[in-house]
Amino acid sequence: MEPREVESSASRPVGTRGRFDSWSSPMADAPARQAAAATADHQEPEVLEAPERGSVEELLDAGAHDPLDAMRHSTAHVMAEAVLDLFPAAKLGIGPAIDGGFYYDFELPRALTPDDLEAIEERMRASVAADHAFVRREVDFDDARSVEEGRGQAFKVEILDDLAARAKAAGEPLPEVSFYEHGPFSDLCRGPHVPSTGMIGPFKLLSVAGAYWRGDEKRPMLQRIYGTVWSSQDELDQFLWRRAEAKKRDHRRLGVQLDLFSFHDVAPGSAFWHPKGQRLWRTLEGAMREEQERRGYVEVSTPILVHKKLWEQSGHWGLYDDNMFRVEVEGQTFSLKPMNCPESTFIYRSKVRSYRDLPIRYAEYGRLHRNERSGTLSGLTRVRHFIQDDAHIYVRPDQVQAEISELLDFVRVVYGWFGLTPRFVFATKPDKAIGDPALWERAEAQIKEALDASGSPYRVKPRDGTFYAPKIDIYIDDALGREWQMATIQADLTMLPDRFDLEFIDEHGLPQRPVAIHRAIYGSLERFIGILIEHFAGALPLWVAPLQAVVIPISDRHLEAGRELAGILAAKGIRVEVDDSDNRMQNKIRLAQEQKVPVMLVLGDREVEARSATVRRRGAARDAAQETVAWDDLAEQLAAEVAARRVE
RNA sequence: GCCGACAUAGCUCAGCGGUAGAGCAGCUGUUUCGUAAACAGCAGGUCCUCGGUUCAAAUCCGAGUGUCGGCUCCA
Repeated sequence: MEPREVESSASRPVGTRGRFDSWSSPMADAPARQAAAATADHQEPEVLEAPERGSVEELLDAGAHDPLDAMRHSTAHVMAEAVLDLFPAAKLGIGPAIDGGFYYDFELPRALTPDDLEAIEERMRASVAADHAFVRREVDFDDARSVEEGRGQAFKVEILDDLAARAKAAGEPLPEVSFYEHGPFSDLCRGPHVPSTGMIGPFKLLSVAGAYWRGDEKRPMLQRIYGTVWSSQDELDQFLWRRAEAKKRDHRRLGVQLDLFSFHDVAPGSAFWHPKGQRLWRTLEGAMREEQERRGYVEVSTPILVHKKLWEQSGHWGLYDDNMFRVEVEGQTFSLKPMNCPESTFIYRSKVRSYRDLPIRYAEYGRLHRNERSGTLSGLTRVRHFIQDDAHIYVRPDQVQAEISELLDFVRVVYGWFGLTPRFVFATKPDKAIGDPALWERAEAQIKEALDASGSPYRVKPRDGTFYAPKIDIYIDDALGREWQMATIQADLTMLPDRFDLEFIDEHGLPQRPVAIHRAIYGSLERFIGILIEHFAGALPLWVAPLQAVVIPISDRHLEAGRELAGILAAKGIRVEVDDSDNRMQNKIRLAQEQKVPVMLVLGDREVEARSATVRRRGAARDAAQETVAWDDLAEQLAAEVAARRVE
């Protein structure tokens, strides 16, 4: 069912709002990206295996896989040196390199302030200036343990103990470990490092944040300092510029500026859609409805408030009941639906289905509510109320592969409307899976066949499927190179079919189980819109722009002609307004530009005389050549551009 | 949910124990203008909420709510 708005990356980025920034995102993503590139010419998909969170492997992996990473990791050491210098009681966690920079986790006697970061940076500079050599020392395991114990570094001791426990379990001798020392600082570390602190490039500390020790919310919360470091000032500047750029594109900021939506504390995590935002919404929804009708879908609508027994039957209650909004009614427990899927089965089962009826494709734009923990909410990308372009497709087992192939094509077409290229990730059976393993194998095989047949490169994420189905997740890279998870396609042979006892009658008159394919292509419309806004920096393509054209009369005597022109455009379906304020033309242009209106139509004496308008495109250079077009031609041209869903 | 920060006019922000400020937006009037800001005037606030300290609180303290940066979670 419903795919959720899941963020692409597991760990924290150094970048602005972090998540999704490939350029500033967790190192775990970098190999993945390369893998994606590598598979472009080959059939064998790259398998993405990340070390388990909080595992010894993860703790020991400092991320130093190339020279730049080694420098980043070395900078983390220098930072730890500075912190230890300022706070001798500091307990060190781990300090790996990540994409774009590094972090180090500390347990400190008090919370750090921005002033502290400056002081830490100061000392780091001194250490870099001193150009201390990094010296590796191989140490006998027991010696290492007593050294760290003597230093009172409990977290380091814990890492060593885990290492020992693992060696013992494997029947191996205690491993030899290494320390890296530079100047006064020494840290248990596998390396590698740069030869000396003087080789560290320009760096900057970015932020402090809480982080659980070993990623476990039951363990102590440490203070994590994020920093960035590059080989040259130029690269550092570029990184900081990109962060600033991302901030400017922030959909929460643009949403207010463009008057699309707002948030209010009476409904945390739920957007209030303003007229322009709703128009944008309806445009996307309309395009999807058009396309899905072409592809044989029918639309359904099911209740929002449903009895909890439905979720007990589907298996969600035990896993996600804390995340559902409950409503007590006459002693019975109901919940606001967090997904559409189980309810579509009631429509499926409302009559006997023949093998000839399948596939049956039920689309549903249902309002969903999920009680996300308060700290996780974030603009439109993580909300409590959202609507998906959801669908549940019931097919015969022999139709699965063809239907998935059709969906891959559907996804490519839809993302093409925005100039985006989807990337596919195949997520297989997770540990908490329900249902018959044989069914899982069959579903996975069919997905794999469809992916292989699609000709698109894809990656595999083992054990990342949902509890009831293997799936294909679709990712895109936006204009700033950030990665976002978007659509999802799930082949469910178990949950809906078995738990809701679905059947169709085959050609021999025997009842059979259908397969349920869950899919959403935009995903949550809320989230999709947020990502679109950031990708286009608010300058949405003509066909999606809530306001497509503004008519700008130069003076009041051109107003009447302006209204006539607007009428002609509106008759062709163009979303157009006339700026009838008494601002000067210059200011009207500026305001339209600020509102990111794609087309400005200037009307003065010359134009009115000729029943034409001078066209100024959003973002046009100040000295751009100007084209004057007759009203009727203009209406034709713009309508054609909209119909073609052209992306600038 | 956890750690930390923040919350002042519609928006962006200043003020940080002693009568609440600016720019933009809004309103009124003047202006009718050729490609990114015409001019003048007026109006606009439970300084997030509740409680405390104080002669006096936007300002200091506590609790709550929301938002932001992360962590965890994400059907």
